[in-house]
Amino acid sequence: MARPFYVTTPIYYVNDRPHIGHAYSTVAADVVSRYARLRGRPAYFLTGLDEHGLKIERRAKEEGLAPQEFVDRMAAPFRLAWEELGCAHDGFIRTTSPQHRENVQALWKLMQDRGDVYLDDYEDWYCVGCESFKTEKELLEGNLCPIHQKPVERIKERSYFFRLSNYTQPLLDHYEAHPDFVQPEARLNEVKSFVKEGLRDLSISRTSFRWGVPVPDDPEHVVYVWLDALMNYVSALGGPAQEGEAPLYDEFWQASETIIHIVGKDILRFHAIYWPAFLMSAGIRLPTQVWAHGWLTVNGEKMSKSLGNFLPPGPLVDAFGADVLRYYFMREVGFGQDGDFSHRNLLNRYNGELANGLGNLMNRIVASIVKKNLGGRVPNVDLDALDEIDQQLIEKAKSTSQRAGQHIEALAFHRALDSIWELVSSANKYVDSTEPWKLAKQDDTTRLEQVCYTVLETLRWLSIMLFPVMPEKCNELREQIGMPPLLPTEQVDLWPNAWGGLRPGTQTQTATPLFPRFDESQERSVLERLGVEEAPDDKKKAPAMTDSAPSQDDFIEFDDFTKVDLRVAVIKEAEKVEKSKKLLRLIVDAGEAEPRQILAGISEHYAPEDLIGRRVVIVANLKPRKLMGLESQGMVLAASDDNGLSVLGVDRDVEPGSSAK
RNA sequence: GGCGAUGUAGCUCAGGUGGUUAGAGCGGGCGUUUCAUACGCGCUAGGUCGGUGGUUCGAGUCCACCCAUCGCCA
Repeated sequence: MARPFYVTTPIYYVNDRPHIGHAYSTVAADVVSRYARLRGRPAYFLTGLDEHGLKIERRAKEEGLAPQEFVDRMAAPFRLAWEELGCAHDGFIRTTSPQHRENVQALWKLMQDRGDVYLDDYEDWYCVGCESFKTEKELLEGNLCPIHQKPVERIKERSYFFRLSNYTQPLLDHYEAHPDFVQPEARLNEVKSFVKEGLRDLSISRTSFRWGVPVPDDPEHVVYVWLDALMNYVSALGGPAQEGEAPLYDEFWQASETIIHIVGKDILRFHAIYWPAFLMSAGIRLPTQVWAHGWLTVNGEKMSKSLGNFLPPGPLVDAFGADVLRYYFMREVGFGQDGDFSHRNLLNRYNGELANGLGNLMNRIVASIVKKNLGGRVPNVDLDALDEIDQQLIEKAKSTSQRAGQHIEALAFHRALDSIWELVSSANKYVDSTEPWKLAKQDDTTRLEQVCYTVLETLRWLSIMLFPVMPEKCNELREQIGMPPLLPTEQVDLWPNAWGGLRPGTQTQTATPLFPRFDESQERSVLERLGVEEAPDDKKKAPAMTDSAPSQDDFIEFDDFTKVDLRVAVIKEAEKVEKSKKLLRLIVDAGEAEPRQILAGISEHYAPEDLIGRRVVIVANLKPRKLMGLESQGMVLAASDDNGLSVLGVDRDVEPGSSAK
């Protein structure tokens, strides 16, 4: 009973550089595949790159490179990113590989043999960014693509079509028979309602560019990028082009028990509708599940090039370590929901859960109690003679193991970690109530050994349950409790279920703490290094830089406006805040008994001495807030555009403290 | 506009088939321990469960309408 397990990430478009959105998908796939391996299942984890398309062809030209040269260059950062993140993929598919191209053509022929491919004329608006046609009513005013906000092009071409319309009912039947085919459930509803509207035949070839897979027997045409891209999941294993000589294809596709495509919600349609339709037509089995996860914002803002908050994973790995970042990804947001990547939350979870929770649990028992009182050896205890409180912790471990496993199988990583941390917490409580340090003083060695053993064994269980998420840290933990690194083996289920796997007598190791705490100054310096300024207030939304004309929905009531106490103030002192790029510390006279201290993020645009004596407009009733350790009692208004930032003032010397309305 | 979802403590969220004082984590407050990474543990949030009206002996949990937010609509 081998139960092969196959998981894929999307193939990322090489036009981008890797960012945390990519990293999030890839880590999730790595975690489930590591889990499957721990359970003794043969597993295959595929990621890769989408390297074809008009956009690539054009970018390469702009860079003065041949397309292949361009994609080769762009591929390297992805490989590096996954290595840095500990994502142990088995396959890395590139759509420019011969094996892939052969399989795309094989798929084409299979669909053609089925009679699902025909030639016809096609004319419509085309967005290069999307690589897809747009209907008239989708477009924004001025014929702009609704996604890219760029002009679309009118393209008329002869094109091959796929009889997608024939698959409306078969797809609906499939969703009905496999209600788990699309996850989360809400997404399945979207897919179903889309299909129920009736499917139109799909244009599956282009003649407008060359950079792609040629259509068999008609090289004027290039295969539609999505047909090309989707086939990666099969071609990477050998696919029908190598039928009979592709053991991976036999095992992980044709005979696989589980095939999960992890995708972003934006590409769900292609995976949940087109892809299964193509496969049905070609007579190839379907994947078992398409899992659409949500999007990550960055510190509350949508990640985009124009906002300059495009977050690559590399610097985060350098700052926190791969396992910590992986943990954060899996812990912070429910898989399937949108979430936020916030440096602040990462630090809070790190200190609160990893350092204080798990790290400290290990440290207090291994580096202190066991080391000082048991000579650093795993004690040998009679497991049948334990106290009730020990049994309770053991029961907790067992229920945790079961629940965490179920949650990971459902890709509910956050719930798995949530229940695992309940066990961490129970173990800390257990140490508190058994008070092993007192047992040591009382020379109650038998009881002391029982308590230590129970905690050490709990740590051993944790080292397995957390392994899929934090493989490196778990092996470090195992080393400290005298266990060898975890080596998943096919047909051997390593998931913890039997108590007592420690090796009595083994020497424990006390290295550095697993997760050393960040104190306040370390937090500041990490954030500084990563270029993160803590927000001056709780409002996450920064004003948009452009196109910020208020729309109908953005009106506020007059009363809302009057809540803001705007006043004129004179700047008396100004100096740079040490260690901050952006902040200036201002002392202003706002017509009050005491001058105010205000921190303003304008250092990159104003020299301190130029500001002294200027009248500015401040928000006087903003809740005071600490920035870089200094309290800011208000906010200076400034306007910004592409050329920088300009502080708002008044055009005569109005009395300080005058209110602005 | 059509279809679907969501709206629960300061924040992030749990709350099958309706039933005693509505929960967790984080943050805040108070206390306590000293084995530990100034860490752990205990206590503490008086929240009109978006609003209104209904069904019911009884609704966060069912129904209707309304409001807000979000997703999908080739």
